[in-house]
Amino acid sequence: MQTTLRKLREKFYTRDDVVDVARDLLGKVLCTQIDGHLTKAVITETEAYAGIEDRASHAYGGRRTQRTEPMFASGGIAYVYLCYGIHHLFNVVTGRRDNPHAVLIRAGSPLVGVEHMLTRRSKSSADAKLLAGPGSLACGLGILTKHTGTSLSGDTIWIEDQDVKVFDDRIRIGPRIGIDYAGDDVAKPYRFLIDAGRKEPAA
DNA sequence: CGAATGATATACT
DNA sequence: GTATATCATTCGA
Repeated sequence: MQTTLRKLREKFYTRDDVVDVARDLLGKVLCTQIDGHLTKAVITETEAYAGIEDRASHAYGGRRTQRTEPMFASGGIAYVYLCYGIHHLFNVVTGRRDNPHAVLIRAGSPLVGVEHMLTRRSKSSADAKLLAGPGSLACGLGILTKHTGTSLSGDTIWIEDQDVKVFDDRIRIGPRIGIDYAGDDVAKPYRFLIDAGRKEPAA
C-alpha cells in the first residue's frame, strides 16, 4: 500500500459556508516547502471570517484594497498579512469569487521538520507554544506576507488530508479572540479547536 | 498588565 | 505625496 497523499482540491475550499470549511480544516495537515525546508503541522485551531457582513473581517462592508484583494478571489489560495508590525498571519481563502470568506489558522501541532520550526522561532527545544497562536504558527512554517495570494494547489503551501479523524465531541467551539473592535460579531461561534486535553477555553 | 513594531488604510494638502 | 490612527499578537514581568 502506498502513501495516500491527499492534497485538498479546490472544491474543498469553494464551498458556500466558510464555517464548514473552518470545521473541516481541523485535523488536516498544513504543509510548506519554503527555503528548501519541508515542514508539516496538524491544524488544531481555526477561526472563520465570514465575508462582508462580518465586522471582524478585513473585507467587512465590501472593503476591497490591495491588501484584501486575495480574499475576493475564488477559494483555495493563501491570504497572509502582517499584524502589529511583527506577526505574519496565515489564512485560507474560501468561498467563491467576490465573496471574501477566509479561515484564520490559529494553531497547529508539529509533524515534520520540527528542527526548522525551532530555528525559525529561535528556540532550542520544542514546547507547547511552538505553533500555538497564529503569529507563531506562520513563523514556524516560514510563511511570510510575500506568500499572500499563493495558490494552495502549488508546491509551496498546501494542505493534506491524512485521515486524521476528528470526532465532533473533541471539537470545541467558542467566540473568536483578539477582535474587540468588531462589536457584536465578537460573540459569534466561529472559532474551532481540537480539545487537546484540558486546556482552554470554556465555549 | 503593558510595550514593541511596521505595513496599511484613510484623510488630508 | 505626506501624516496619523489602527491592528485577526506575542513576550516578559
